Amino acid sequence: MSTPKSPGRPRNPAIRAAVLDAARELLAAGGLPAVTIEALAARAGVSRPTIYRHWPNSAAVAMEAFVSATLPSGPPKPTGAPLTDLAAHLRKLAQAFASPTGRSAAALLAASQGETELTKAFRNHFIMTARHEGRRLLTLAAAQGQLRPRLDLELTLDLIYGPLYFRLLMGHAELSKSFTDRLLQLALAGIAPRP
Amino acid sequence: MSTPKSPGRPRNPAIRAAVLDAARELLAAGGLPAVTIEALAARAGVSRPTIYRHWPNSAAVAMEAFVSATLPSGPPKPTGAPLTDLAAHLRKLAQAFASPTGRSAAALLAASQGETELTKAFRNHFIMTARHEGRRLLTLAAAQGQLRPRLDLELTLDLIYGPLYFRLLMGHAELSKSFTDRLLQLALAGIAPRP
Amino acid sequence: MSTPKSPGRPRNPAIRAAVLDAARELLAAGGLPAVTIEALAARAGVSRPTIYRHWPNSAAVAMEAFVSATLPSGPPKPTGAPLTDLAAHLRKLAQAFASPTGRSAAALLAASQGETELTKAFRNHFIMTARHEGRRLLTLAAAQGQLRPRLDLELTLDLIYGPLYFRLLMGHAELSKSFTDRLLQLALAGIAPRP
Amino acid sequence: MSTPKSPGRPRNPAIRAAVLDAARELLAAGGLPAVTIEALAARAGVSRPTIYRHWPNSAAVAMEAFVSATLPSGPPKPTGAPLTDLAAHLRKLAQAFASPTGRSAAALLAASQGETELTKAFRNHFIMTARHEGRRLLTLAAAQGQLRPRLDLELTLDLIYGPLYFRLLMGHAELSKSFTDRLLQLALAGIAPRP
DNA sequence: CGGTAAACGAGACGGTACGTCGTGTCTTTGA
DNA sequence: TCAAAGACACGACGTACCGTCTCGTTTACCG
Repeated sequence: MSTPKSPGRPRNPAIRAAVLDAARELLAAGGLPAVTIEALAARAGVSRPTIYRHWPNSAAVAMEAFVSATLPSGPPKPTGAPLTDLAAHLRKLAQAFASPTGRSAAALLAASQGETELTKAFRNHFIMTARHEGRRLLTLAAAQGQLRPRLDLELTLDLIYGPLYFRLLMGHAELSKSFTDRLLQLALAGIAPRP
Repeated sequence: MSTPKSPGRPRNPAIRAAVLDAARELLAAGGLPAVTIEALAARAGVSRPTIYRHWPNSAAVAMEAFVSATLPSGPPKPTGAPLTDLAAHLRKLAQAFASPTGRSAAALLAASQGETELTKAFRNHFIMTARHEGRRLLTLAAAQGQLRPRLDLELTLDLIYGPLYFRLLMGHAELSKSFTDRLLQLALAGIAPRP
Repeated sequence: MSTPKSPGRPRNPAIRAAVLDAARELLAAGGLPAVTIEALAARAGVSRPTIYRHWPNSAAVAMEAFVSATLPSGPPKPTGAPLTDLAAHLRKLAQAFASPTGRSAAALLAASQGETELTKAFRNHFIMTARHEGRRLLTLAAAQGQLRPRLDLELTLDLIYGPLYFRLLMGHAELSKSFTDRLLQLALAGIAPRP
Repeated sequence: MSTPKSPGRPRNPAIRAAVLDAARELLAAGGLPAVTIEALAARAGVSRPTIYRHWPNSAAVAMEAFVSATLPSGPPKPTGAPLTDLAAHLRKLAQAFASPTGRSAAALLAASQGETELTKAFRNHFIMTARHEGRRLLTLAAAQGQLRPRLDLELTLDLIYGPLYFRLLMGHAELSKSFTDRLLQLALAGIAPRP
């Protein structure tokens, strides 16, 4: 009823998987510019036109491959203290994005000029997944009175996540292990002197 | 002393200018992917080999063009209050990024995979120029007792610039006019409740 | 049996023809140096990569074009007298070489340095085709007792064709109409005095 | 009187020599296509414009280099029998042109399209030097009654030299040591049966 | 003996062509 | 109908030489 059972030979579901596997390997090896339709086809043992039948272009393949590759592990065990959990979350995030695959995420984001459906989907999956966890923990902390009242939550999230992504992408400064901890602490206390 | 005047026919300085002009136009029109050597040569009225004599690839041209396109105006008149000046500086930076050319800066940043000479040069020119002004103003503010003592200056700079670049690169939220003001205010006060 | 019908889209036979036509025109107009891949592509209305799919380089195209340009007409009607037929064959060959296209054959022959596949192919097609006819006629003449017995056939062929190609390549003397006749006559009689 | 002693710095004669040496090396190594102005300049330690000051193009350099490289040794000692001397002369010639440098002579000849001054000079020097020796010996033989009377000398020369150059350039058959001897013998006797 | 004229090295420059790579579309054959 | 294989037009790549040019420097001769 919903899918009226299209006639003819059905699509081989193994193809999607093979192409996405190839994309992940290529991403890890050579970053986004290495993910060409040509290379995907060769590595997946699939013809180029077949790939075009499944995705509109190579960026779409890369995005889908990336989405299904990052952050597969669940959140760490909550300790009950939201800000402690947030610190752990940030540490884990920094670690994940320090990987070569993580580096190419930036390229993917920036390379997708304009506001296509895919860009949005990717952003949702990729940034918002982490951001959602952060938002949950901040809301929890606010409820326990550990945050200033009437805080702009989105701005706060940017204040915390921004510097992290910034250092990762720019590489202008070391990303020491204590970085996220010190960052969170500074964000909490503020840079103005105590009155 | 100085440059010992290299032998041979001197380079025609008009060529650099013409190519960079062409690059700026192409950047504005079609973003980074439009900046091809072919298009540059055609638009600047210069042969392709000549462009390769001046830059190693199209990304290098785009970077240089972008660098010389942003922040062309000098710093605004100082008001004497460093934090006020900082707020103005951030507003201006955000405005530069909101331009169509600014959008392609994201692509440029992310496209430069790895630690090439160009990445570093671009980072120095493009990020560090702004960052240097920020550092100057923060140091001034600290001297006037408007900042918490013994602040980690680099971390503080990331706390302020990070969210700005983050929104630029991700595009998950507007770069509204009030954004930098609210950001600076939040960073100053911190997100923890006042004791 | 035969060709097992290769998979994939079949080659467009019109392309070969168009490129070879273009090559012949270019050969006639500007000689071998005019036969560039670029010019071929432009004149044949075909993309450059496509030409490379069919031939390894411009010399190969020129050779094939030349091969199919010379000796297009079949052998003249045999008169029954092999040596008379041979004289006619040589006259025709000399005439073909005297054409502007014929001039570039020299360049083609000499330009192919070393023993590449192409050199051999060209030699087979271009020289051996004529030589084969000569061999046929000489064998016939020998059978009729018009040649000295136990003649080294290959040496004899060189004795006849050599001077012809020599004048073509060197250009030190005219390829006059009577040249081949006088040449054949001299070869037959020998230069030593009759005993 | 003739040369009114031009003013300015005189040309450095060492340059001509250095460039011609370089040309000979390049000819031997890679044939005519290796003789580029660029390579000549690099190898001779001379600037490109300087080469253009001395020769109009690379072919001119190659020709001059080739001319001064071949057949430097004098003729072998005459035995008194002209036809024996001719056989020795042909053997030596075949040997000289079997060298890599000899191979490129063909390319040079064919590459020089049209009838420039240089082509003629080259032909004179290169072919006619050998041909002149052949003509001398044939004339001598004729005077001694060893040749048929009223022979077309130029045609006879082609009959002898043609097959030799032909095999050298085409390589369609072995160039055995006995080749020139058998060739001369066949030319003398003719291919027609003795009456 | 100092001025002038050419030779020379170095390298920039506009051209032209090279051979390659990747794209996205298409046309076959076979499953 | 899907999939494979491969042909094709297109566009850009980065490189190699070409022949010309503009410099600054060097080396002769000639007034």
